[in-house]
Amino acid sequence: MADFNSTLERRKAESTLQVLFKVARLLNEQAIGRVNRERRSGLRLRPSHMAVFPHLALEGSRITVLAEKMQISKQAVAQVVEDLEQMGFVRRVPDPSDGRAKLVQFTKSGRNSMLQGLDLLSSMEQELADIVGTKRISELGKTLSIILTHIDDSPV
Amino acid sequence: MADFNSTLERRKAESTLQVLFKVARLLNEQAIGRVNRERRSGLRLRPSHMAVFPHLALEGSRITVLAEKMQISKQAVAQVVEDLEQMGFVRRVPDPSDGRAKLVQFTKSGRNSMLQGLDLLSSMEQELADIVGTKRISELGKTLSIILTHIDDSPV
DNA sequence: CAACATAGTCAAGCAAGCTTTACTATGTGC
DNA sequence: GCACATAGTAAAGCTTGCTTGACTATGTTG
Repeated sequence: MADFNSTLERRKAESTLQVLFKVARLLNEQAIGRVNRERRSGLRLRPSHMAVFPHLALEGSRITVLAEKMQISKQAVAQVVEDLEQMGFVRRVPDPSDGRAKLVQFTKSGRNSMLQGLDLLSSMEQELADIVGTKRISELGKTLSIILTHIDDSPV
Repeated sequence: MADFNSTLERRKAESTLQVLFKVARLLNEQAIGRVNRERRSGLRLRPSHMAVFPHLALEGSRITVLAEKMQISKQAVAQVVEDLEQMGFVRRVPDPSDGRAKLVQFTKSGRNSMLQGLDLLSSMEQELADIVGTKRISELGKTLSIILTHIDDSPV
């Protein structure tokens, strides 16, 4: 029994992946917490809202296109876009090239908030660099980027 | 506008944290997917189930204690423990030191599954090492561990 | 122009992972 | 022994983040 326990504890401590999961979760919670502390309007900005941003093209994107990119139904996208519109991040304008379609695009303040969000990530990153050193953070980023390019399509 | 876009794209690519979040999410999904492919019984093993394991003491733990450690209500813990019992991972035995209490403890097969799960993480880690090199993985682990010790209590 | 396809919306429903309220049974302090 | 605290259970309800089905309006094609 003690054997089992020591094996278990040792191996858990060893697992890079477990640490990776935990660190990512903690940092993610902190980032979301900070963002919502700064905005005190009606709706909170949730992970599902943030998931839209990376897919929003500059000129605006159709709901349908966002849905394809995000691999979820267009109805699900419509719901979060509705929230984002209420929060003032985006607006929906008619697509000139198709009377059925609308383009979801950043508002000016949405762009600014987006940049502020990136600023937040930058400053969190800087704080981490203060802890572990710039070199380690830059190596961390490199390693993760390499991993990402390999697992993005193919199974690990 | 092009200014905004290039700034945005450049900075997103730069953000170590964004890459960290994405890599962790993808790897986590793959791990859960693999685990559930291996077990074809009634209940699927979900993240909420896995969250219990790190807190399960060898001799067994009370629901109340698990709830404190996991920072959720004891009723929530009772629900996932109920599932884990049905899946055969744990059993509930009376606590000899308190007639009200029960101890949640691993079954033999639960311990084995746990070790298999750790094996899975090990092999995923090995596959990553094959991609980016053993050195990079070990440095990744070190960096993340340092970060973890600093953010576990204090805000980043 | 008829038939079909597509963009978006509306509404209902569902699984996951919780919380809250209420209760029973056992233990503890005065 | 009585009042109170604590371990666990039961049931309902909530939020998040989806899906599914049904519908309208517009576009496309033979």
